[in-house]
Amino acid sequence: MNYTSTINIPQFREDLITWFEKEQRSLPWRENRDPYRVWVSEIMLQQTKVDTVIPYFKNFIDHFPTLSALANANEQEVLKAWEGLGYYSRARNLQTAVKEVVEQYDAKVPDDPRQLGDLKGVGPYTKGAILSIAYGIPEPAVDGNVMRVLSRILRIEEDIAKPKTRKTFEAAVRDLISSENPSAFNQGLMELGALICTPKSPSCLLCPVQEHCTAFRDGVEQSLPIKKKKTKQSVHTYFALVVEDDTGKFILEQRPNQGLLAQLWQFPMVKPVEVGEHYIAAYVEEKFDVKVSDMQKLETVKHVFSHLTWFLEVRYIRVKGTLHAADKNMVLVTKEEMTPYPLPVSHQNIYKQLP
DNA sequence: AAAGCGGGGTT
DNA sequence: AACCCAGCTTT
Repeated sequence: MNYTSTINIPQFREDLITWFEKEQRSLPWRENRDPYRVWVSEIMLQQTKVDTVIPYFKNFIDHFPTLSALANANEQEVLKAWEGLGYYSRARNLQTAVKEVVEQYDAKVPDDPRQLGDLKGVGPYTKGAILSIAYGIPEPAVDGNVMRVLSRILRIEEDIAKPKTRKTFEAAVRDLISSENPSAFNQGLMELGALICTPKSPSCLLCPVQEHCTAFRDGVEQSLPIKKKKTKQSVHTYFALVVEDDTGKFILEQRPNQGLLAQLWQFPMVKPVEVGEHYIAAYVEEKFDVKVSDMQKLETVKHVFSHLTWFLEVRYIRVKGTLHAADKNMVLVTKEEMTPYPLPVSHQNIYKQLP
């Protein structure tokens, strides 16, 4: 006995695929089945809405139209194309993996599940998505949408926050998937989750597979999927120092190459516990060997991440003399020269306040 | 198994 | 304010 033993599998496949072929949205990564384009789109779509991804995908493909173009690009340029999209390790991992494909697999995206899954940034979902969509191979591609849709259709009440639960859904997809059209089947499940079987108030009356849905039959679709709540997030306050000298140069610093916002650039940040409000000027004078001529408050920037919140108390500081890079991760640039530097959204919001 | 990792939208 | 999202990597 398993979750899929109670539904009419051939009918379910047909209903889902027929609906998908008719109702699917027209999206830039659906223009063809180029494995590279499928790959880029799937990485961008991780934890990210379709509407957000569309302009980034177009711009990215314009800049890096092929595997080789991306492999040969410099990392700064790649991060700049990812600026504002979030989860920046996706971009660095993608380029790492693309270089590997060019070198090890003669610039052809592998269709072998093990080779594909070993690439940096390609996990179980992305592997299955590329195999099924680009190569027509019947592999499961289980994401949040698929877990929501199938938890309702099959009334699976396991906690989808647990890593182990994904395997339950992969087993169900292996039972259900169409070997004739695995691409439309997998995309159909996801499209259904995006358009009909939504997290809140699903449109069950419009659902093409309503007659197969156990949760709808039992009237429990609103309480699925089961997901235990996450831990609360912490709050961090910093001073963000916008330091400008007489020649119109500002200090930017690059974040470490690991951790939050790795390798992105920012206005220097210091903890208030380390540098009290009254000591900001003295700190800047000592750190950069200059004299502060003026300091004013700009608007505090609040930025909410998935797991923590920043409050950036912004100080605009004019100094006499010429700034120099106090550390080797710092650069001196004019406002115009900041353009090539990838900034996180919080610091873009500081940039917008510059005089 | 749990935690870290962005940002935007919905309710 | 809480919850959601076309997840993966590191610990």
